[in-house]
Amino acid sequence: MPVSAAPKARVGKPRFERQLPEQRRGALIAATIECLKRYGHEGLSIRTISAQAGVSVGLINHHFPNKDELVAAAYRQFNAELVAGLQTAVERAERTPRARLRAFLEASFSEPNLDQDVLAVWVVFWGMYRHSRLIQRVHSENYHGYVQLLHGMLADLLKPERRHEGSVDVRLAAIGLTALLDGLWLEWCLEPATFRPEEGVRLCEDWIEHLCRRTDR
Amino acid sequence: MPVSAAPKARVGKPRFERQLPEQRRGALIAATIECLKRYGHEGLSIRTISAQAGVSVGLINHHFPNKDELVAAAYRQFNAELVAGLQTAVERAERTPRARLRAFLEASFSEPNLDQDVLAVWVVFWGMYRHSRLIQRVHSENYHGYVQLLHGMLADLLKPERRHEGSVDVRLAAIGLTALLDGLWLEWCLEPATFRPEEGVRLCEDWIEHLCRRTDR
DNA sequence: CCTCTTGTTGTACGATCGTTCAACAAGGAA
DNA sequence: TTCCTTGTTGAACGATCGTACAACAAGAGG
Repeated sequence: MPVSAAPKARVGKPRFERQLPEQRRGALIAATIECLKRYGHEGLSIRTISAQAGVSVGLINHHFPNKDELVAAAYRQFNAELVAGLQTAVERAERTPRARLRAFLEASFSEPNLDQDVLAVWVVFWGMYRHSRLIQRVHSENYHGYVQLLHGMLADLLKPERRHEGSVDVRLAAIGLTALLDGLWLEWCLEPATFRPEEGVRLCEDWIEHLCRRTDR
Repeated sequence: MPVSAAPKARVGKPRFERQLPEQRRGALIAATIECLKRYGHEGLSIRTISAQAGVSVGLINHHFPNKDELVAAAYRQFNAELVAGLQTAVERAERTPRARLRAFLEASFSEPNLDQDVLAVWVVFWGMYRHSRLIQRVHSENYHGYVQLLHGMLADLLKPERRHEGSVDVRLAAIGLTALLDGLWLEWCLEPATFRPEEGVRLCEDWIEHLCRRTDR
């Protein structure tokens, strides 16, 4: 004989808690990212996400007009977290260009970025790029910010009075370093046995050293 | 009044053509790749693929035990075509290590590899990597072959008598070059406006030149 | 010509997908 | 306390998914 849980009991736990739209949206975005990490592309279903968030299926469409908007919001959030992590690592370092760049590299080659699950999330977003205008727009915002961050640090490092004098093109250098970094990161995530994270950092630093030698000459 | 096309006409076009299992399998694999290029992850449905191949839905499961096996076969085929294209480019070049490496780079940064659709295909395969043993096995075969090809060319280029003497680690150099190459290729496919293919080739050649200088010293 | 093998078809099934919507209820306002 | 706003629920819909399977027929062998 049940003591509590009467059908219309006024007392006891409420069956759910109302939340401010902003908070709930954030929780749904976090749940989306978590599902992507755990299940990859197959985790991107309304039912999986709502279960992860501990919420009913219908709620998502109350806070987001459709699934694509939720995914785009998750993409934006995911990238923002990455950039924020890198930037705090840079700001914690000594304020010399080389130390800042080194901190950036080391942060790139350590948790939480260097993670197979994290790659799986990126890959899902990249896969949507071609067929979703929303994802394209978010990617564009994300990517330019990232390259400019790196570009700025490189420009500080290379001798300012020579950086436009032909022998080194900072734009191209930034593109190359981004590519080397991303490529190593991708390789490691796909096959962690091939090299150690420190070796990745060293490869990037060699590249940078190579750039400096060119400007000195 | 129809002249032909009687319900049970023995004459006229047959409603379908039987093919040898090997040929049909090849056609289905080709259709799978084509669908991936056109529609990305959403193109990976039995109905889309069978329509692309001009064949009924049921036929796929007559030639492949399930969808995963078809996709894995497509992955294997797709990679084999890539590697074959690169290798013929290398073999067409002069037989000096530097010319061969240059041909390899130029082939990497031109059609048909430098294509947004091609990236979309890779990305779909990568996305399956974590959750499909089959894809993991195929990837492992693919990747090691690719790195070894590059490793071999690098080892030929760097002075043989010094390549084990500390200052340059060929293994790490091959990993770095692979990463730079893949990263540039990835960047270009995601955002073709940021740099020109020739610039990508130049960045890779600078990296190689840098390696040679290190051995000479 | 008929027979037999088997590549091929297309319907059917159960599961799951994204989205809709009427009903419910939490919790502040009056 | 009662009212009202609105965050929340969960069933339901139509579409599409991968797979199974009985029936069909192409085409070689006799």
